[in-house]
Amino acid sequence: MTPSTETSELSQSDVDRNITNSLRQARHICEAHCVRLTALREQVLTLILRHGKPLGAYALMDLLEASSDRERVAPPTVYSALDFLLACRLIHKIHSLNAYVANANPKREDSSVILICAVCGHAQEVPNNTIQQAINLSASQHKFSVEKQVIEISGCCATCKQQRSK
Amino acid sequence: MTPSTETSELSQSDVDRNITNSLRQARHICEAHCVRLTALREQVLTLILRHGKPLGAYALMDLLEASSDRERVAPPTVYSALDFLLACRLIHKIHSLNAYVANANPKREDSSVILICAVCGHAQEVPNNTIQQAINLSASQHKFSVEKQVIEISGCCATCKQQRSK
DNA sequence: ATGCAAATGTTATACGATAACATAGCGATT
DNA sequence: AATCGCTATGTTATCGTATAACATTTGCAT
Repeated sequence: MTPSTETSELSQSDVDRNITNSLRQARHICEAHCVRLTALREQVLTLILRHGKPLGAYALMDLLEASSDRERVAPPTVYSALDFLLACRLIHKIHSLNAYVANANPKREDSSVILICAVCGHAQEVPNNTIQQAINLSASQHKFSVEKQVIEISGCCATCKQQRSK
Repeated sequence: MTPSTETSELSQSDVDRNITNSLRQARHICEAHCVRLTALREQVLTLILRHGKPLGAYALMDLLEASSDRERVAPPTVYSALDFLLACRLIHKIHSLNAYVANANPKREDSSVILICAVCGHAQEVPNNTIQQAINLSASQHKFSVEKQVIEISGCCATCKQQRSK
């Protein structure tokens, strides 16, 4: 039993509380937008939140089968839930991994910059104001209108660097 | 100096000359690194250069079959060539499209920022000094060591915006 | 010529995603 | 409450992307 395998000093109860808060926020957002956070969608979101690391669609199908007392769902079912969560900005897709993570801050409008640790697999969203400005500048210099952006940085996180040097 | 960087104003002979130059440079790079730009690898690179837009692995297989007088190759064959070209930095993978484009400047060390036009499909590499600085700053603030980065901006390019407004 | 290492080819399969259509569940109106 | 219509979920099939495991061929150094 490892007290804290990664991501610093969060206890299990902290993690649980964060998940609870995220779920509550998700329900509020859906209510406010008059869309329904159904059982399936909430189960999918919960699994992604609990997993804490980027999760592929098929791994998610495995977890769904294992966790809920539900029959194994087919790909379109899980993809429809993922599409919904993406549309509500409750999750992000990480293209370089073909996997999905929870949006740490679904109410913020701006798009995300994600740091992916190649060692522990953890993915962390970071504020991107400066990066965003630099991108907007570069785009405008090329008379390019930005619609979407994918910014995924992989490397080694602080915690894993510490672990290594021990 | 080329007449213009705009794709639309490049004549076919300009394009051919650029491809020839890119191939020559690729041969030099491989020679310098003591790796072999074999027939298959050069054919794959040529097709990617000629296509001009991001090209998926299976589309590449189709083109290979059509262009060379070679039997259709199986996926691992084309992926091994792509892996080689990626390792030599002669091409980039665009994760948001699952497709591959030529590296406009294989000798430059820094990683690329790519503007992808959703209308015409053209993908353009742009210099990323400022963006790079912003990312390095953000990463160092989180004590994160950057190894790779994926920066893909999609939207509408200058040429397509002009076309539209006509 | 021989032997090694790298490149390519072969077969099979895993993972990722969607099209097309069927059924089930919910909510508003009568 | 019964009906209607919309949304969500489920079903089946298939396509696209990628790799594992292994066989064969090729090029090069000795």
